[in-house]
Amino acid sequence: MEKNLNLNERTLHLLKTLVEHYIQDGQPVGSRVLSKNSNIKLSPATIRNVMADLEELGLIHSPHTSAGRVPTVSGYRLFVDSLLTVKPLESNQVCQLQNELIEADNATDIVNRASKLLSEVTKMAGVVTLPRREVLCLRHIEFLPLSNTRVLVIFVTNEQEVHNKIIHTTKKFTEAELVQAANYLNSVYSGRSLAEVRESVLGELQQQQQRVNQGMIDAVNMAQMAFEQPPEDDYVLSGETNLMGFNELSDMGHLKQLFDAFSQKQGIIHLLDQCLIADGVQIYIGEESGYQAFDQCSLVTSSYSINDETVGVLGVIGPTRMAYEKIIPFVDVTAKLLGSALNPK
Amino acid sequence: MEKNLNLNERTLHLLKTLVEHYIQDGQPVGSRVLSKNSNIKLSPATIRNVMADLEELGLIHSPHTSAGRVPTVSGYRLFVDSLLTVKPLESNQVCQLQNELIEADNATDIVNRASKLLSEVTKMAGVVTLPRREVLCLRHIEFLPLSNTRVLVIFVTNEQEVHNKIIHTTKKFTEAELVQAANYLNSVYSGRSLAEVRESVLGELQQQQQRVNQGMIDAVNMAQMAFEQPPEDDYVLSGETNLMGFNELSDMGHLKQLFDAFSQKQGIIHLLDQCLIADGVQIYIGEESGYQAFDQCSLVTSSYSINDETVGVLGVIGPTRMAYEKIIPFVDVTAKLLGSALNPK
DNA sequence: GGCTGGCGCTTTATTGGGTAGAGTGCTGAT
DNA sequence: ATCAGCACTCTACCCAATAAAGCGCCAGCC
Repeated sequence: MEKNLNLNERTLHLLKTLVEHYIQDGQPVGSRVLSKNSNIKLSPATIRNVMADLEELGLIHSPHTSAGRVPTVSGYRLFVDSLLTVKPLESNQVCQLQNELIEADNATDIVNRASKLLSEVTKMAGVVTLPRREVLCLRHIEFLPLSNTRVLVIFVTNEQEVHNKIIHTTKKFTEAELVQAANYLNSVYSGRSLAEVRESVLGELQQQQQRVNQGMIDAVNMAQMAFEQPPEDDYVLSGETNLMGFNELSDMGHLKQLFDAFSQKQGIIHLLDQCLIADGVQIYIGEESGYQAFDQCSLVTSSYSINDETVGVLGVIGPTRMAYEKIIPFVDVTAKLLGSALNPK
Repeated sequence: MEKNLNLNERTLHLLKTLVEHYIQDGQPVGSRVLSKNSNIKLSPATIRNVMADLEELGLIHSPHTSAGRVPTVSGYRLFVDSLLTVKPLESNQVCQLQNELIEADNATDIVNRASKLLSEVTKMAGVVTLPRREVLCLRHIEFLPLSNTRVLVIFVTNEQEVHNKIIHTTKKFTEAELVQAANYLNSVYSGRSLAEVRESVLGELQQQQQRVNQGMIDAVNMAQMAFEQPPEDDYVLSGETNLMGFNELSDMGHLKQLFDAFSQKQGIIHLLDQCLIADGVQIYIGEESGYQAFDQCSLVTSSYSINDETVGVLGVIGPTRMAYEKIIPFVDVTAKLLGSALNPK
């Protein structure tokens, strides 16, 4: 942003066309090509001077003496921040996307489709984190006895998300006792948040002179065990294999690192979490992500929201040399469409 | 098997050491090396004659005139079928595996661990299909109303496997009606197979002069919708990225095909399904699998059983040049351990 | 008849030199 | 400031030469 002011119009224009050219055909861009293609009438020699300046500023870089120039990370950054001319999607394309998403009825199905869309449209990798509500509301809970002291807990949150977990109780419960416990919880806690159950201390109730029997205490205890750890974060990745087609990612070592990161998950989750806070489209270019595995990649992300509550992040992963001007609006729109598709009818 | 008889002891011994050598260091094996390393005292010249015979039979093959020999698929096949000296696992290793599997309590968790074990021990890719019972017994069913005519069905099969599905009903049910429907189903069908519910025709009951009211009909209809399609097959894959380390799989095109196959899933499922019928360890070497993506790979699999009912397949995927003598017993043991770990206590 | 040593042949991998092409940096003129 | 021109540098490609590996074949030996 500050550097921007130090550079005159012409220099920026040249940087822009250079980056555009490089993105198009992946070859280092020389002064001759630039002289012919930038609208400005300048001889290659003059352009070489300008390029030398740009190199000094660390915006472009020469692989070797007799090669053209290639944008550096800072070059790309300046490009996407201030020079980019975004190409908005056509409206019929938007409709197409929307239809694709709306056809699914199940939340995970919608997310899967979104991820697949991201990868198929961009020919790169698509990623979507599962929507995660701040407050999970209990809709319904159920206990089923297994062998000995093991109990299968099934609970539904936010209208239609089904979770299940096996807990180990201290004593053996009969089926009837478990039904009663579930009834109690459903009557008292249905519609309230899991956090409330987790934090509810039965002692309080007693202080309030309410009748509390052992059954209720057991019920709440079991629920607390079931709700103990919030469902872990996860994401859906599609089209990873598309990344194997790019020759900037053809180094097997790097590629292995990248795919390892994909299956480890936590690293990616952490990276995506950073995008949760920010509004709108976020971009990580190359090393900017801070993860070595992504050194050769860029990540274009956007958070998505259900009813103005930001619940997840989605994005596209590809080589640094990608068509930002198309990817950015596409990610933006997809995030919005996903949000509304997930909105319970 | 038949060819086996045409070849004398010595020739087979040479083939065996050749394959062993090639598996060890991946270089074409020449007559000199073989002369020094096979226990038989023979000059390189003689060995060259034998090798020529083996080549004529299509068991080995020379990449070019002045290179050593490499086993062909048939060569590998003969090797694993009749020549292999299997190295059984040490008992403490078995215990270690067992402990690792037993620590999990949840079925999917066990399967995940098994897959991870397969990949970590072998440094290749591990795969396990989810256990699939022939007969799914209904343990418990529950309906929750969603908006309009949408109903969330939750049902538990085989003691502790939770499924859920959203169905669309023809009319709108109240919560009470749904509870009643569930009660009816739980009382009548609990412990019986899903197939029985699917096939049950209420008309029959009527013929038997039993009292059938609309509620029961609705209940059975809804259950039928929920059980309509059996849960789709799936598998858990681990350590795919290990495959990127082998230089026989270093061709990006091939690798992409392979990973594409991994994410398409159906191809792999189909291949693994073939192993379900067979007992014991099954091996597909290179093209034998019939899937182009696996041309450069071998697949060592075994089905696994719960209480003598074969419910799934597990295996290891790696380059054709793999240490079969270790992998085969390992897959065998893991399959047995997985079966017993999944056996409900 | 089976085994072996030896010889010539073929093929690959590696090396070094030579050349063409691309693109730069610099300089001096306008 | 801009530009034309020139010398320089670096890569990519091709070619030839060499060394090494390993085979096939043959003639002789037990």
